[in-house]
Amino acid sequence: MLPYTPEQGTLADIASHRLAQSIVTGELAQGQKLNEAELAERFGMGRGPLREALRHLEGMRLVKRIPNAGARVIVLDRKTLSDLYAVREALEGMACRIAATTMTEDEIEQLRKLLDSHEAQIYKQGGKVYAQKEGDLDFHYQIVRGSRNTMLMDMLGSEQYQLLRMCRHRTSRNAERTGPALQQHRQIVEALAQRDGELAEMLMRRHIQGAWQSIDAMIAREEAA
Amino acid sequence: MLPYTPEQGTLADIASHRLAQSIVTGELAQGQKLNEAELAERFGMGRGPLREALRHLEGMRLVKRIPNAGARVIVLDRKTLSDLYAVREALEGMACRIAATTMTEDEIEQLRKLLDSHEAQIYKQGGKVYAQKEGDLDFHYQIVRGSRNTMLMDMLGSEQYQLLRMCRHRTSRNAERTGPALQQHRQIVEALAQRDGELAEMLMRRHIQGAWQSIDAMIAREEAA
DNA sequence: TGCAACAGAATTGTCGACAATCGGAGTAAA
DNA sequence: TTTACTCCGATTGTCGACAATTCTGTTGCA
Repeated sequence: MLPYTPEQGTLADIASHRLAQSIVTGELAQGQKLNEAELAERFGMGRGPLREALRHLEGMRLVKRIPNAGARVIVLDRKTLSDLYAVREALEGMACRIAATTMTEDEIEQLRKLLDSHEAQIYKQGGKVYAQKEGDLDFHYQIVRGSRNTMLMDMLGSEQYQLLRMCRHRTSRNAERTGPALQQHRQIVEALAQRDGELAEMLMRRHIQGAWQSIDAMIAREEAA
Repeated sequence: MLPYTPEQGTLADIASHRLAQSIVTGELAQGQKLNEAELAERFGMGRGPLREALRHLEGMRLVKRIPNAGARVIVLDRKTLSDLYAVREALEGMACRIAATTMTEDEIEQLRKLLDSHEAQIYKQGGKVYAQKEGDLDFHYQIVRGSRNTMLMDMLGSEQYQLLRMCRHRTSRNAERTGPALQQHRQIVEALAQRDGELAEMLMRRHIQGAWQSIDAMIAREEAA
């Protein structure tokens, strides 16, 4: 599905992948201290590879390292998420604009089919939306890939994708937005089909703004309680 | 000036900084193989910290690592640069839009002064534009900082900034664009002063598009020869 | 009681040595 | 001459131990 397979490479890569997974799913709590020796033993490796993994995760912004004081899982507070969504709006908007001229007809047709399957899924199992949520990431990533911009693909695929999943995992209960989201996806695909990059960018940016407002409201509700 | 001070932290940080410097200035040629043992000895440290530094640089996209085959300096070909400028256009455009509402009057006034000093420098020493080029980065970074978006600041400040400098170093001879660039900077500042985020974003995006066209044309000329 | 200095423990940073893997020179067979 | 194989040197990957730093709990003093 998405770029990260179980990783068969070096131990550092394996550790990096497993840690990312643990952080995204919340198995490692936000702000939690990451003890090198303990993690190394849990993963059955020395501290060397683990330290390299931590450096990598630092680059992915999943952990924050302070010299001589260790690494901690980042804290996804309101401000950080707000910043993240602004960046996503800019990058995915650009990806959409480019994709409108670089995607093939086939790829656009595949997007339509992807949305069809999402729709079927929503009608079938009203409540269980997690699959759609992961599918939503698929939709977005397909467009990014369509832009043929390697840097965008790296940024949105490998780095921010993890932060996004982390956020999703935390807010996976509120499913109310799946309806409008699907409709917005449809509009975006049509703009792509018409090769209207400017419109496609605008629609994508609004779509992401909407997602942020929905999440922001939810955080506000949580903070009130 | 910009976030990178000579680094007094761990050896890995020092190595990372020195390597980044060497890569950006071209002292280490593009595509060159980076030998761990050799570099470690040159920097007077063990291979451990150096490996961590390489992981970090990999995250910065300054080197490309292949498991069991070492790390090489990235190659800034036309496609990579094109991708980079698209990303910059999106991110700096967004930064500009946000900054229009978040920058203080003082900060905007300081931008004006910065441009005044650039102008003076251009008139004084017609040819030597390098200082202005670094100053140009200052201008852009001041706006990004004005957006108060930490993620944008990190991305544009620490990561892409290096790639940009690398590109600048390669194309530092063509000075023709400093005139129009200054004027565009002025327009952007006025849009910021009027708190017109939409206009500011558009102007910044055009400004970066213009820079890319200029550089692209230059590369084409080089490739012809 | 509050604060500051001070061990001691725990954790991070660093190094050197060993194991695993890759690239290339050389050789032999088709 | 070309192709494939083999072995060897070089390079990367990994580990365990040691040094340096930070954190913590305690003690002593005001």
